[in-house]
Amino acid sequence: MKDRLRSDARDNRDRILAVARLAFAADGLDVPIREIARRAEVGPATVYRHFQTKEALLTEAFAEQMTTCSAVVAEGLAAADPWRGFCHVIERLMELHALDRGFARAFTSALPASAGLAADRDRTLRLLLDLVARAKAAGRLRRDFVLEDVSLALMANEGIRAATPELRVAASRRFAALMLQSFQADPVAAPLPPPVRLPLSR
Amino acid sequence: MKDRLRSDARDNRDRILAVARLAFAADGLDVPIREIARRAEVGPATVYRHFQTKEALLTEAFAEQMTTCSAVVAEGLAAADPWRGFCHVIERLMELHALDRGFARAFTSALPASAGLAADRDRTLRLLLDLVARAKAAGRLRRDFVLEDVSLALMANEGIRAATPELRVAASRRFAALMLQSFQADPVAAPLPPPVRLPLSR
DNA sequence: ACCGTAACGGAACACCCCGTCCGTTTCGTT
DNA sequence: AACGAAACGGACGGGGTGTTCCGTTACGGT
Repeated sequence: MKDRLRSDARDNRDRILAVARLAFAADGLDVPIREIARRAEVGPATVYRHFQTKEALLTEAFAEQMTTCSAVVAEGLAAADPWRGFCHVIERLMELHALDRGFARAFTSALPASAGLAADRDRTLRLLLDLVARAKAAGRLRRDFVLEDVSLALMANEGIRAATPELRVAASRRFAALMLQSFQADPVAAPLPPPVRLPLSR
Repeated sequence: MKDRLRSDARDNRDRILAVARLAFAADGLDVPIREIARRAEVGPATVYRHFQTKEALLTEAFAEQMTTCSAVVAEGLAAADPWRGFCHVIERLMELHALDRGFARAFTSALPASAGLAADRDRTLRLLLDLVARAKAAGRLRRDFVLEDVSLALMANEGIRAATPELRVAASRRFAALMLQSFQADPVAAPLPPPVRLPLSR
């Protein structure tokens, strides 16, 4: 069985995915399929031919980000100092989520989202368990910390809205620093990234 | 000019407001006007007769919650210990917002929301400035804390979703405790409310 | 160059939303 | 009891979304 698509079909598929990634990142999950089709210069039916449902499109569009997430966790695990590794993971994950609203939403939602994404996410989070245990053992991470606190922090991070992506990332950066402060076992006050003027928009 | 409504009109108006409060609290701001009309056993036109726009309905529906917010801040200001007062404000505000998704959204949004609500919110937050200053002076609140951090925390709190309101409140409680940890000037690790199993729904 | 078929895209379906018009009902005053 | 005005609500037009149908286009192997 040759699973090669016709050249134009593959082109379209790639273009749709690229456009979808951009659109979902910038505008969130509820960008209409129609709009994506428009930007990809394709009819709506073509999108549905390549992705039977909107959810399938989401899953594929976010696959890349999903692997980035596990890469981030891998980096954290590889760090010599487990606490620094943990901080790295939190900071990078939050930045990633701040840069891609759609992915952030997909990552923290389980209900209608794809089973595939949820499974990947759970696998990634479970990898974190090791790092968490080591950071606790090193006496840097509070003992009553649980993995769900990561989900909590990521969901909370998702609540941060701002006029521009740049502002959102800046606010998210400060927020991550705050969360890390609160996760410390024997807290030491550390300087924070600069505050962000929040026009509270969108 | 007598501004008394006909008895049935006043009844309907009250019923619509009551239903709207419940609906917005449970399901967020984008409950269709029609749905509210349905639950109030009223035609859509009747809702529009009493509230020219959806935003007007929102403003009136949330007036109560808005005053509760200032009351909470007033309580905080009245506390003997400014840090404890500050904690009280944060905890109560977050609980309130967790109990009423719609209000939480309205409170942290400025753009399309009513000018009235935004003004009330800003007034309330500005009241907090005094408490913040005193808590800093008492050496309990970190010096680099800014008022925007309250908005940041409230927005983040809004990101917390859960299967049931009870779970949401529980998660929010833990989140508030975490944020307060990070706001301390000379942090002392304090026990946290219990973690919440997050099925990550809705 | 030819032609079968894979792939396309506009139109259409079913559903939901908003806000308004207008014929009908109900209040409350005489 | 009776009647004018206030208030009601079903139905309508305009718009948007996810998804599918089907007549048309264009690839690519011969």
